[in-house]
Order: sequence, then structure tokens, then C-alpha cells
Amino acid sequence: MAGDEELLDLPDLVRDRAAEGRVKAAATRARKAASVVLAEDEPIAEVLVDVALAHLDRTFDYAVPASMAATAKPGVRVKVRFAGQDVDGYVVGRKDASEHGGKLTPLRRVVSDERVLHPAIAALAGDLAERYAGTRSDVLRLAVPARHATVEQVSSAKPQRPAGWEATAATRAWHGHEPGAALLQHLAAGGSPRAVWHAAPGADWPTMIAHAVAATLASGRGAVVCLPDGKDVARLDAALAAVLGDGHHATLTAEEGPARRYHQFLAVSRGTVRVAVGTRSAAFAPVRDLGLLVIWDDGDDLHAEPRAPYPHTREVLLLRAEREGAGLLVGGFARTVEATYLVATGWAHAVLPSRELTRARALVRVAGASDADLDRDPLTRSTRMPHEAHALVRQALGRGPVLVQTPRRGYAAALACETCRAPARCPDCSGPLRTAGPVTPPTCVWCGHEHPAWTCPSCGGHGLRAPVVGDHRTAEELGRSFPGTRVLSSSGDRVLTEVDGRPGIVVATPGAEPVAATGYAAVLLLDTWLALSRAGLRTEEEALRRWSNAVGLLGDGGQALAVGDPALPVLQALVRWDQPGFAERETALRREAHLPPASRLATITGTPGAVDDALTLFDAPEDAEVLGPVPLDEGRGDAEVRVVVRVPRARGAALSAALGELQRLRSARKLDPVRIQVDPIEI
DNA sequence: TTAACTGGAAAA
DNA sequence: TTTCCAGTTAAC
Repeated sequence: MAGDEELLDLPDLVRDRAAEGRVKAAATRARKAASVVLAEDEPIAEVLVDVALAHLDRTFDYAVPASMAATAKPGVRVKVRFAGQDVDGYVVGRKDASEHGGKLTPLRRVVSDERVLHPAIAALAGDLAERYAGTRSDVLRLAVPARHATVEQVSSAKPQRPAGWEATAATRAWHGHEPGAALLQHLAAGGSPRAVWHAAPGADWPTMIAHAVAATLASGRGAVVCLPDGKDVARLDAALAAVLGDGHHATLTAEEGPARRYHQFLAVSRGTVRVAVGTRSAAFAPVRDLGLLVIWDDGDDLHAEPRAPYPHTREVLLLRAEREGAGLLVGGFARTVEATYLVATGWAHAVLPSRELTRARALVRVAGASDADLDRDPLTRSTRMPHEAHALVRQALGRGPVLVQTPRRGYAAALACETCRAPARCPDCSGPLRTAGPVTPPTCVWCGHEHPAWTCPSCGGHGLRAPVVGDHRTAEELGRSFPGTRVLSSSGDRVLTEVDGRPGIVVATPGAEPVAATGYAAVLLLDTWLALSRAGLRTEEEALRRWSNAVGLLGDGGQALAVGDPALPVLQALVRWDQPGFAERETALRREAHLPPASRLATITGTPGAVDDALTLFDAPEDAEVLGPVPLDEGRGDAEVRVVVRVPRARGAALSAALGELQRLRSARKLDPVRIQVDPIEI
């Protein structure tokens, strides 16, 4: 027994020593904290800590040591001790007294005296966290780019003098868009108009936006412009350089790399430039004295942030316009139901192209594949490319480049049995089969196995056909039809930005269309039935948007032809260039069906247990409908479920508040996380 | 990470 | 009832 005790004593001794050490360290720390000399003026800093827990999304008070009195200003990044850990945070305020009962820990470190979180952006983060039932720290992760110390050392250039505003050139650029000139004059005079702008086909929208920005600068205020992708940013970049001259704007995109991105951000943050242009993140650019916010093509799903709390750029700009009293311009060749709602409620004015301009700029027709044609075979080249389409391409090739839009990329997007038309599936894993060219064997999209000797399981046939033709095969076919013509392809990871004005055919998938130097002589839209075949809430709206963007690239006197059913209202809207009218009818339908934007919708997603717990905590607002839970991605192993909550639009704020409260309760009780999306882009 | 708190068991 | 300890919770 005594021996046992001795054996036990040794580890006990070690443990005691370690404990003694810990106690000593704690005492040292306490003495250090007590001995810190605090700032004389406003010795308390309000800090927003970067912690993912919803119930900790508030400011915490820290003591400001005298050494940091001058640097710990609102907006700077700091390191603080929080629950025993070093965490990042931002100082959002300084004050003389704290409401906190206990004693305050001193700030650990001011990371940099660069004030990167501006008050307006901190407030915007609060608005967005509330609206999207998320946390401010999540929003700030989207809003403030990563620090790059070396970039910070470089002092910024002197602020440029505002560029002069040429009213005549601006009015010319906006010619035919009513009331465009009045909008620009209002901006130049210091006003904050809110407009939803529908562009005419072939409109030089980058130049038009550049003039709106110039008008805003002339009033002594700054501007923010958000575009879907880097290609569009590059176009606006060039237009701004042409209208304003160099050095007046910063370009903020993710693809430029962290150093350059932070450099551009600092130019805006320090007030060196007053115009910020970029993709989603540019919506948060801390431009001072904001006069105008612009979003182009708000229907493009690239404007929907894929990271929590999933804010949409249009909503970010909307909230920012309200809070900072700035003007807002929502523009596009297409029109979303959300933008239409802004006009319908009188929140924004419509700026529309005149009938004369639309007629003069483009002629859009539909080449009908009749029902009989489609019955005969929707897949043959003769129906896919009717005679009328061939004639248009041939005629237009005499004048310049021709754009052919095709919805699918690759060679043959999916394969089917030649005899019985059953979709061809992989014998190993049941994945769909595709082929990359006329001589490559069919390959499974899921497992990658090649099946040169495929046999149809239902009829025993060996032949394969391509019910859906990709852009490469389209290019190949056009090359045969128009020998000696230059045929280019732009899709997927091989996207062309621009083509010259020489005759040639450009086959592109939606969103990958290159810009033609002087506009296209003709635009041909193929397989419109395919773009409409996808099931979804926004299928027609999205198809119309994609076609409109292609037709938007036409040059003066160009012609567009869509191959499809001329009786379809969505194609008729394209022909009449009446996207706003289509969106208005769509909005009415959505209202009847209790779908956004007339209703506010949110989803709660997670494991069945987590969603179940969330629902018991959820205090649904009045008139809320809770639908589900339903399994998500059935067939896959991850077994997530989703609940949809729907309220009338007037209860939108109450829904956001209830979901925010749910997240705070859930995180305080350490329950499994659920993903909450308010106004998801697609359900 | 850790000080403060909670509740339950042992000691008185 | 008091004291002690282990596990839990909030977090400045």
C-alpha cells in the first residue's frame, strides 16, 4: 500500500508544480494588467470582436493603455484577449465610462493605425446582419479586405482634383433614355435620385455609367459601381478612364490578389480616390460623401454572395443608399422582378429607352420551329438552325462579326440511345454520359470511366445521339456551313473578352459572350427551348436576361434572331424589347403565388436534428407559414433537411428579427448550427 | 483559455 | 448547514 502511495505521489508532485506555475503566471498577468497606465482621455474602447457566435455579436469594452491612446481610434484593427484567447477585432468607439460591471481587460495590441472600418460601413454591417439574420463579423469579413502590411507602408498619392463634367457628352451618351439627362443633372446638382434603368440594345452602358459617375463627382461626392464579373469591371475601368481621366477610380476585384486589392482599398479608405468599381465586395467600399451607387445587371446570380450571411449586392446598395442618403442606379438590358418592385412602390423611378432608339438599334425576330418541326425531330440541325438563321448569318457576315449564343458548353452536353432515346447512363455508377468530340468515346461525368462499347439497357441498341448540342459542336457545324469563315468559341474556362470588327462567327455560352469592337452585325440565339426547360422559379426571367445581354451587344443596325416558339410570351417580350413589361407580369404572378418579392422568404438548412432544435426555438412572426422540413439532395449521403418560412412582405423585418433571435438562442445553447438564408436566390 | 458559477456530495 | 470539488458557462 505504501509503495502504491509513493508511486502516486510522483505525478501528484508534477501536477502540483504545474499548477503552482499556472497560478504564478496568472498572478503576473493580473499585476501587469493592474499596473497598465490607462489613457487619460476616453480610456475605454468599444470593440467588435471577430467571433462566429451569434449571441456575442455586440461590442465589448476594453481599457485603453496610455501607449495606445492615440492609435486605438475607431476603425482600427486590434487584438484583444477574449475568453482567454487572442482574437481580432475592430475598435468602433471610444468613451469615458463603461456600463460593464466587472473590471476591463486592456487592449492587447493595435494591429495597425490604419482606420479601415469606417463608421458608415460598420453601421451598414449592422443593418445587413439584422436583415440577413447573420452576424456583423460575418459581414465585415466580406467588407474589409485582408491587411497587407507592406502595402500599408506605401503612402497614398494626393487626392485628385475632381474631373470636370461635360454635360453635352453626358447627355449624348444617355440619348434616347428618358429621363436620362434629367437624372444626370440631378446628380450633378447634388441630388440623390433613385432609378431603375433599362438599357436599349447596343447601348454603351459602361460609358453611360461613367458619365453618371462624372456627374456625381462634379457635385463633390463619390460613387460606387458594382458589376457581375471581372470582364465587366474591365469594360467600366476603360470607360471611366476615358471619361474621367486616370487616377480617379479604384478597381476592387477578388481576382487581382491580396496586395493589389488592399492597395486599391486603401486608396478609397484614405480618400485618395472617390470612385470604387468592382464586383460584389465593391459594394462595401468606404467611399466618403457617397452620392451614387450603381449596380449593373442585378439579375446575374454572381451578385448573390455565396458566403454567410448571403447578402445580395442589390440589397447592400439599397440599404446603403438609404443610410447614406445616396442615389441609386439599377441598370441592365434585362429587368428583375425585384427592381420592378422598387419602381412599383414608387421608391425608384424608371429610366427607359425610347421606342425610336430601340427600333433603330436592333431588330429582333423569332424564327419559328413550329410544333410540327419539333415533333419531327427537335435535334436535327435543320430545325436547330432553320433556313432563316442561315440567311441572317450569311448576310450579316458581309458587315461584321456574328454572335451565336448556345446554352450548353462542351461538345454534346448529354447523350441518349439512338433507338429508344433513353438517356445514356454509366453502367458502373449511373452517371450521365458525355462526349468531348466526334471521335472521343462517351465518358461518364461522375466517375470518369470511358465506355466505347456502350449498350442500351432498355433496347439493346449501341448507337448514341446528342439531344443537346454544346458550343464546340455548334462551332464545328457552323464552320462546315460557312467554309472559309473564322469561327471562334468562348465558353467555360476559355472565355474571350473582345473580338475585332472583322467578319467572323463567335459561338458563346451565356455570360461568356465577348464584346465586339463596333458591335455585332447579328446575334443568333439557339436552343431557346433548352434555356426554358429547366424547372425553377426564375427560369423564364433568367432566360430572358441571358438573351437580352446577347442582344445588348448588337451594333448599329444589327439584327437578332431567336430560334424558338414565337407564341411564347417570354420571346415576344424579347422581340418588343419589353423586359420591364415582362417583369411586371411576372411580379403579378408571383404575388398571386405568394412568392418573392411580394412575400419575404427564408430557408433554414441543416442536419435533421439541428433543424428540429431550431424550429422549437423559432418564434415565428404573425402570418408566417412554415413549410417542411424536406430532405435536400435526396440520394446523396449528407442528409440535410430544409425548412422554408414565408411571410407577407410587410412582415419581412419581423421575420429577420425572429431568425436573428433564433440564431442567438441557438448559439448561446451551443446547439448544432443551421444555415439561414433570407431571400435566397433560388429555392 | 480560464475565472466564476452551479449543483451535488460529504463532513460536521 | 457548511465546505469542497467537478463540471459548466460566459466571455469586457
